[in-house]
Amino acid sequence: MVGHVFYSEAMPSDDTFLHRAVAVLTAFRADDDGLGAAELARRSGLPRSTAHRIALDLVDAGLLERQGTRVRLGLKLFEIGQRVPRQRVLRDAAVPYMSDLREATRQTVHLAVLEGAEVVYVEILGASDAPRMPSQVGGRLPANATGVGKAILAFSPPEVVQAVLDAGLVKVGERTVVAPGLFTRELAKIREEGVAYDREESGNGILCAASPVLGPDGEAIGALSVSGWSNRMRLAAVAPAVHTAALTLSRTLARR
Amino acid sequence: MVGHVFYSEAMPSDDTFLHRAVAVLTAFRADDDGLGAAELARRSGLPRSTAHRIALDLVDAGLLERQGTRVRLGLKLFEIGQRVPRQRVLRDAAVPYMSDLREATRQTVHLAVLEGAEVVYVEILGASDAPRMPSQVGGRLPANATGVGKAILAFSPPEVVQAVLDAGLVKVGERTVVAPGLFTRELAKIREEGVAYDREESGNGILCAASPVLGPDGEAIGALSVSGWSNRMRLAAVAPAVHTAALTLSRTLARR
DNA sequence: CGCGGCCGTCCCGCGTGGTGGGACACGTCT
DNA sequence: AGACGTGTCCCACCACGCGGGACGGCCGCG
Repeated sequence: MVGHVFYSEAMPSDDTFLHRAVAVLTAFRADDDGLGAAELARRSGLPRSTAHRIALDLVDAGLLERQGTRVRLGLKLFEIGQRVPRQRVLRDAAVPYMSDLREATRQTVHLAVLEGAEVVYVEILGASDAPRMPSQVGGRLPANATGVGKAILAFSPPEVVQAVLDAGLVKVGERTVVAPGLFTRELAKIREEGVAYDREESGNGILCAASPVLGPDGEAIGALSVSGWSNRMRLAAVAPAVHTAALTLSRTLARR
Repeated sequence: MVGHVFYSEAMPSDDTFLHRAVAVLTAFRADDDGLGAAELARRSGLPRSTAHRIALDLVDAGLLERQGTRVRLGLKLFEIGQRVPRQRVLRDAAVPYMSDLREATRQTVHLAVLEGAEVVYVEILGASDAPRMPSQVGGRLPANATGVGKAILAFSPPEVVQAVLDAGLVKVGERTVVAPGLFTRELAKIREEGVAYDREESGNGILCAASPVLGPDGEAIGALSVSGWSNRMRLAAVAPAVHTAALTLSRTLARR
């Protein structure tokens, strides 16, 4: 008899067909338009031949589109992505309030959810004179380095927070908080106030006030934030607005 | 010698692994949150066992999320969907102009692209007193029954238009144009004016004026539209605004 | 001009992993 | 209790994915 196979602790075994296909899909960055077979193989870590064949399979399945010899993400992926419930129900309910928030504060408004140790931006309403921010719709940023991330974590179960701490607090900017003790204490304060602040922790010259969108059980399902130039925006002025909008949104969602 | 295999006209052969996986992914509708294995099998037309295993594979690949015994579309699909170039470059460039268009007309503004014989909505900015419309971001509607669809088709190669005619003009509302001759004549008029109209053809009581977003080669890559209640909006008043915005957007995109 | 490097594409024998009918447990309604 | 729908798992069979390698085309460089 051969020895036991060790199913020890979620061995990735990332060599199934689907994992490879997803590796090809995620090889595309936000700003590149068409990739060749070789580039695909390089980014996905797959053999040339395999990457090429999988790309053709994905084209056949309608997930990728051919443009000459290159290949790019297909519109079907956008369609499917818009049906994802985690973002759709939240976004649809939030957009009107986000719009009001932008009009009242004249600043950029963000809506994000937590995924692992990072936040994923679901919607962004930009202000006319907004600074260049690192956030993008559908993009990720470390939760500990953003206002929305801290707002969500402050109202998340301990396991979730612990997972973020275990993953390590990522340093994004000069002032990003990376000390676990300091970070945990900040979360406690956010839990009392209902508002999280980001004072140039994710980008130079950018301030941000965020507040969690709470589900019926009191746990955060996302967060709203307002951010802008540090010399043109007073946190004390926008914080109550964000807090109010988040509370109203939470109540709206609870009403089904 | 065995007989020739006929590769006649794209034999679907939709029983490859990826086709099945995509069938599972597309089994999800816009408004349902979590599906069970049996429901998945029913909608995708796959055997129970197979649908269940593929769903688990998709969960393992991170494309689907488990919630108890049910399964739903995962956030990763949203992230990937936001990177699709066909919508991203167009949307990013269009949003500011769409915002101005809404402010100037106080009506709902649409941005869509063509896919086969249907339009896919890329972005929608709703007005405060907007009627309920059949359009959804990421949703599809027959191209011949919408203002944006007609605007795009009027500036598309003949093969594309022919494909739509061959597929058959779908009747959505009472007044949808389904006669091929009449439709072709309407496209010619749109080509002259630069603006397409939808007078209650896609929904009762709803008017719409649309104009194409043109690429450097003069072909439409999408369309903008303004729509609202037939008794509160004058087409003659909004048409020039839509036309202007579309021309400006086209020029912006051409400037790289 | 010849060369070498990089690219897209395809072939084909090997063997792994997908296949799906069926079995089983569980919950619910009649 | 019985009938039904459901989620989950098993397992022998064999199709299909695998990837090293080959081929031709394209470029830039010496």
